[in-house]
Amino acid sequence: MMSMNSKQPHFAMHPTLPEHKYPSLHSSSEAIRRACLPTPPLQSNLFASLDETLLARAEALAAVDIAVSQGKSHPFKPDATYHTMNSVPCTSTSTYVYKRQHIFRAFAERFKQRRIKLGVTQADVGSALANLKIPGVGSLSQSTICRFESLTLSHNNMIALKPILQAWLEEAEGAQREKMNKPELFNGGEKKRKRTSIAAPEKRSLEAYFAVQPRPSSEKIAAIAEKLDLKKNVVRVWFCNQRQKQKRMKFSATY
DNA sequence: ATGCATGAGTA
DNA sequence: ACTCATGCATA
Repeated sequence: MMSMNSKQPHFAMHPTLPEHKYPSLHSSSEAIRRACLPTPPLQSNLFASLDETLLARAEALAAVDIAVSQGKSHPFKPDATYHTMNSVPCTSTSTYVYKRQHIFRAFAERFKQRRIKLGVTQADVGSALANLKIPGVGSLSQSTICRFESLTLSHNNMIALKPILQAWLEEAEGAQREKMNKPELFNGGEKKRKRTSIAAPEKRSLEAYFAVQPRPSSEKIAAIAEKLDLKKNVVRVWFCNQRQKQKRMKFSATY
């Protein structure tokens, strides 16, 4: 039996991304389905030739990027059908990633322009998302919307959020065009922790340690914490965050 | 816009 | 104990 699971006919382009982590990409919501389909032409001529087919193919290979970002070897074969913006055949993984980076940049820029045109803040967008009633999609913070627009999220995160934000954008523009009263698409909700601040000298020391050993052992962390007179947990978290940051910068700093 | 933090999922 | 997505507080 069940030689084939006859579940929902999926349009999901992201079989490599686990559903529990990216529910929206596996959602059967109409809004998301629409958002995953072809997009209106890009405003910037620079990106005019980048169509959604390429985006879909690029996104489908997210696993490659993950492997690359982790410094692992990967199965990606340079493919002549991928072209850079200068019509140069894609000959390497880095060229390919370069292209994909630009596709996201094009979308993020356009998203920001249109959001501002609607007169909506990043925080508003974040809280309005919950009102889209897309299964598995709740509200997001101003931070996350800001990071999306500035491309400072991980690749997987960009892939997951793009259809959601696109769905919101289309809803909001549609509502405005038809002068519909849908305040819930333009307004935010409400929102409290004490923030530790590491002084500059200590931070320099941490960076120096990080350069030598980005993954210090628990013992090493304890030693560093004592030397800098910081709590051990603060040091541990600092290293975690630093590793996350490095991973993102590896991509955005290369291009 | 970004630093430090939390929590879920993994290994 | 780590990674990853995400958020509060703050510069």
